[in-house]
Amino acid sequence: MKTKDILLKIYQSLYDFFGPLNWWPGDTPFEIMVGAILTQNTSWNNVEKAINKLKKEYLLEPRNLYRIDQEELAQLIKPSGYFNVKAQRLKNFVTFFVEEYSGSEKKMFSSDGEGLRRKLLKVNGIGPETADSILLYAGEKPFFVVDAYTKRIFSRHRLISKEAAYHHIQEFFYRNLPKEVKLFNEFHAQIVMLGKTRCTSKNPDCSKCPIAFLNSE
DNA sequence: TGCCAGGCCGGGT
DNA sequence: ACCCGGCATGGC
Repeated sequence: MKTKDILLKIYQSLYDFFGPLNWWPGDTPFEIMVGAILTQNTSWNNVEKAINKLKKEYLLEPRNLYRIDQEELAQLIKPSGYFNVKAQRLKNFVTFFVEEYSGSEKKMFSSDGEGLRRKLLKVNGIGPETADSILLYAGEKPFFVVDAYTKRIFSRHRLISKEAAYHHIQEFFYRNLPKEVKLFNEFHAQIVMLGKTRCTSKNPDCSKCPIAFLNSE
């Protein structure tokens, strides 16, 4: 079986098992971008608490987040962990967003994706995964998001090497999948769902795993 | 009760 | 170009 067919089969199996996930959880592109920063190495459950606090204070509006004092912001996002670091990172991002694009998603995402990606990576606190999450889920641009689950699951099944860098893993998906926003969106969401719910110490029963067919190849 | 979660940076080799 | 320590809360 060819790698491309295996990947599509994995995707299809996950989709059949979990159903459509319709990511990213968030009402607006700006909320998605804030969430992408807050969820760095942190469970979504904790991030939601922080997001809800921000929402209550009307801080999911770029201008308001731009204005608020960083110390005050840090206190509000405490539940998401690394609150001092993340307050700084949110400030870095919102400053970029307001000063370069007047806080307009339309302006930001109207430019070409590759150029925008390079600019995002220059913002201190935005790395490859956060940048790609912003591009894909807030901007609907065809960038594949690689996370810890992706690396773990695909290296365990020997589709990529265990020590492959972010860029290499991403290239693996670009090489073997059509560059479609819908597919990239749903595929990554499905991978996260699989990683969260299957093949963990809490749920070691791999016989019911939707991609168990990989074990016999 | 410790371990881990949808990373990233800065300093050191 | 990699490698590592630091950052911090909440859930199990």
